[in-house]
Amino acid sequence: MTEGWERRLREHGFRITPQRQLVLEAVESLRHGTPEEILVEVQLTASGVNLSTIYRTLEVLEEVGLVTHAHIGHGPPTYHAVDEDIHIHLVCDRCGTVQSVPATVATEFVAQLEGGYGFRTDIAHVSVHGMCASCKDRDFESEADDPL
Amino acid sequence: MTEGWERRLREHGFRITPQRQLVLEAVESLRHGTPEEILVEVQLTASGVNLSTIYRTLEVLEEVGLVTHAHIGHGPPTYHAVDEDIHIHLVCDRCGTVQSVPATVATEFVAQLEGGYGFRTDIAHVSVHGMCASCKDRDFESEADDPL
DNA sequence: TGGTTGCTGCGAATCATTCGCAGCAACGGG
DNA sequence: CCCGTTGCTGCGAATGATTCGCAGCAACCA
Ligand SMILES: [Mn+2]
Ligand SMILES: [Mn+2]
Ligand SMILES: [Zn+2]
Ligand SMILES: [Zn+2]
Repeated sequence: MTEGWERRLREHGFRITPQRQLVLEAVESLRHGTPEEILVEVQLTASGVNLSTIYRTLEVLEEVGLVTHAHIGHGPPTYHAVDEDIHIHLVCDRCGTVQSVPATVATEFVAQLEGGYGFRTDIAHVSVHGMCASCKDRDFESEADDPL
Repeated sequence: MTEGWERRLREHGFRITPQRQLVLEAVESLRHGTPEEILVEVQLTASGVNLSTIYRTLEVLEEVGLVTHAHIGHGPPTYHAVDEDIHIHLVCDRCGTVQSVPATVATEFVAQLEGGYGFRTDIAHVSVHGMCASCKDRDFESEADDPL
């Protein structure tokens, strides 16, 4: 459990509740979790918790800096604890696989956007889309096979 | 109107319809358009066209390579004609402004992902999120002002 | 310990997108 | 040019994710 989570909430004027503790624990134990997945995890301990509470709680936890979210593919966002290693998701639009790579691969890119446009990039917020290595290979094969 | 759009559709086994022509024209004249916005534009000419047709048509036009889409912020995707200059959207998560920058700023980053992971990045598919220059400045000010 | 007021559960509303289906129309063959 | 096949379309309903409104409960402070 993240050290000082109660203080963090209180400092921002929020109350400490069992629901908030459970949601934070769930985000930390699942390492990537959508609101629905977090609900299921929370309900293992407290079956009465409602999905709308999950949404509201994640919003609060994000506001006080205890969790962040990232967008992988189209579906719902996935939540992470802030203490995790920051990583970028590479999403293959062909086969749907998701690969995590260290955020440091983008250091130069981030610096360029900061230098050129004064833009402070949150590189992990959205995924990078494209085609993975194996789909690329499969593409070459079929091109070679195709007459014309 | 994109040259050869009819051939493009026929080559993939699709029929030529007024709706498809109108949607393509709408995407080209609006330069960024959500399905709803495209509907409105199309209905200026043909008021009977239905939203579900817009969705189905965009899917087809994308499949044959006449349009692409990008995700800006959370809402619905925005469609572009393929002949447009490729640009990246920088979205400020603080104030919501969207700035377009040439995709070439990412050349090195894209090369790094290709070299290191064999991943072929479609850099314009999703936006880069973060904080714009003016929001950054405003942040510094308030920090300076704040007693504590 | 009690009052204030923030939080929660619940059900309904909203928003974007997708589906099912019956009728229409594009287009290739005759 | 005309017909039959079958892809496309409009329409209304279904779906999935997220948000709202509200009444009752509970965290917290005095
Ligand atoms: Mn987001
Ligand atoms: Mn997309
Ligand atoms: Zn792939
Ligand atoms: Zn901004």
